[in-house]
Amino acid sequence: MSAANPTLLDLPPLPVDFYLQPTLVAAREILGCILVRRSVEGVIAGRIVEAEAYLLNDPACHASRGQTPRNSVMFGPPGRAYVYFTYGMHWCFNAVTQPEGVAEAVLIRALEPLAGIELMQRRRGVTELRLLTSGPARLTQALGIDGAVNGTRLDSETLAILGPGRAPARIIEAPRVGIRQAADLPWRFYDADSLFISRR
DNA sequence: TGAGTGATTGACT
DNA sequence: GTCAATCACTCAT
Repeated sequence: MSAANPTLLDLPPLPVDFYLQPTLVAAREILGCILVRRSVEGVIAGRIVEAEAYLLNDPACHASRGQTPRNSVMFGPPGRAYVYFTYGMHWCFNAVTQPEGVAEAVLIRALEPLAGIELMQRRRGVTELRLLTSGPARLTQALGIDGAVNGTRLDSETLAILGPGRAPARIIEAPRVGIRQAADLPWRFYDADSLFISRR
């Protein structure tokens, strides 16, 4: 992998229609798309290689017990960033799906670094590429994503998901990681050929 | 395998 | 209003 691939960064943001597909479809099809983060420090981009779906009536979904101040972004319009803080030290990044009032989302769990690698290394304090973005909290730290981004449109200048990307040749469906409720549902999707997924 | 960390929430006065 | 359990994780051991 060399420097940033300009053709990939020239892709348009995903249209709102993308986020109106069934969430399980969106979680699968978001693989291969490009997450771009622009800040005063520079541009960072990565190819999405791992995602999980969180659905309505899904006990593991933050919104399953109704709307609260924390999860209210999930109840809003599709194509927004839902960013939440967990375990006292980690931020996680989701893309909101479904029309306003239907609280579903896709958790982005891992990226393959494409651009801004030096900036990511500085933020993460590690140099090994595989450790930069192979985990939901790692990638938010590398991209400088925190609560300030919560609710941002995913076609904005500072934060966007571009596509359609090059779909992975092989996609694996597996149970989601790190949850207790509904832990058996195979709603995690990842690129079988990527070295950058968080867990195999 | 478990320690670290703090916002969030539901169950209580 | 207070309190304690919970939590979609990471890192060092």
